[in-house]
Amino acid sequence: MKGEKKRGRPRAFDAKAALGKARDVFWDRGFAAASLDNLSAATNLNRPSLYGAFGDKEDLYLDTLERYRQDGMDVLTEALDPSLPLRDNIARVYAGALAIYLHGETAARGCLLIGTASAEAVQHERVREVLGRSLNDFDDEIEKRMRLAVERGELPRSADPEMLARLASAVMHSLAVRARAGDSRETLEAIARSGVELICGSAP
Amino acid sequence: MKGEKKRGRPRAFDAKAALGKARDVFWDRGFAAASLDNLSAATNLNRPSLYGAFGDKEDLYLDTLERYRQDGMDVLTEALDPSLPLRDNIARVYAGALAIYLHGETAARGCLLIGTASAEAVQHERVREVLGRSLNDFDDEIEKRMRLAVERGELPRSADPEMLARLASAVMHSLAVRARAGDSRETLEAIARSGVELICGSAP
DNA sequence: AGAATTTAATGCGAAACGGTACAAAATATG
DNA sequence: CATATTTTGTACCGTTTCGCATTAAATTCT
Repeated sequence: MKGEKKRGRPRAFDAKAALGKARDVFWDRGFAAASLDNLSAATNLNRPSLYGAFGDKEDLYLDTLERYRQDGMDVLTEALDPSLPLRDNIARVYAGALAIYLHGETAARGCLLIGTASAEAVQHERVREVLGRSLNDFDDEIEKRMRLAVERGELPRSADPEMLARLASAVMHSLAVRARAGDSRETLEAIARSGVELICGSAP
Repeated sequence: MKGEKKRGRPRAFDAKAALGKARDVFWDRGFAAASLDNLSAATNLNRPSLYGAFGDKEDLYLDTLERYRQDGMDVLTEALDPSLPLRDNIARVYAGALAIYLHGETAARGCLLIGTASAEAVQHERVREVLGRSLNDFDDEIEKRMRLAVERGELPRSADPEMLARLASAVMHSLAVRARAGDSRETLEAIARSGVELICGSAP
């Protein structure tokens, strides 16, 4: 599949690594304020190479969002390992989120989607679509775990898995915003703990 | 105080109304993607007039954020009218928020602060400061009402007013993000209802 | 009435922007 | 070795950007 040698001059860069660098630029500056010069400098790619490999700025941004979404889903499903108690699952979700959100040079970057895609979502329909789909996929994944919790008796039969999942997500959304607003790690961890308590209050 | 006639040529525009129009531009496009031409067209002010009245684009944006924050606090304190039950208070907070968030021409605009200031917060320290202060002020106002609820017996003595307030805010943050992501009013109202239930679960 | 002061309108200018044309370089194929 | 194909690097194009310089207009003060 991959062994077929391509005809022309081979690429002198790793597309995956370049996308990672581009993602960091978008993460810090947002889509609109990220210039092609910024992206070119961060990736060590000339603008034409960037364009040739990933299309225009919007294409590159959407690719970046999609990758980020997928990576986030991977972290989420790992955190929700059903062999662990529900409480631990939700705590791990928040811990995983904070590990991502609290990683900035000047200030914490929060969530790429919530922090930067939200700004573009009103005018750019494609961005709004990715953002909406990402939030829904997260909700759905947590909801599956909540349903399992009800089946297992970790949560009472009266619990509403869909709504509990959305509220569990809500705490994460808030962590994303607050991280970007400059809240301390301690504050965020306290909110995460309280969130676990509130959502899983009736769980053992 | 205001009757003193100023010396030169009088202004031909209402600064308050102009700020409102500028706010709408920022709300739809975010700070970086809002050009002075956009702002000039929306306010019916020439760029030099805009500049003379409000300073540069960042000054205008920060003014806009500050006004929005103040307006939001007014809505909040009104919603938290202590003569009403806690449940009604929180429900009114969310209803007030949704009335603001779900008012867009192309798509819902969500919260100006969460939707647009978050994007700039990493690089612009002043924006981050306003955003952080706004979130904190909201938390504090709700916390006051929570403390009162504990004193009155609406909440059990074991309740933690600070954390309950932050979680009540968290639901609102999530509503802001989801509105901008395109979620329907029905979905958002359902989340708000569940949020009230979860936060005020032990209240009468 | 005339000077002083403030705002309005036109338009400029330097810089940054996104995107691309074009030629040189590097590889596979015949 | 020659040709086809793809990537790289430089340089550039037209547009948009923000901010301001300058002049005309409107009002108050003397």
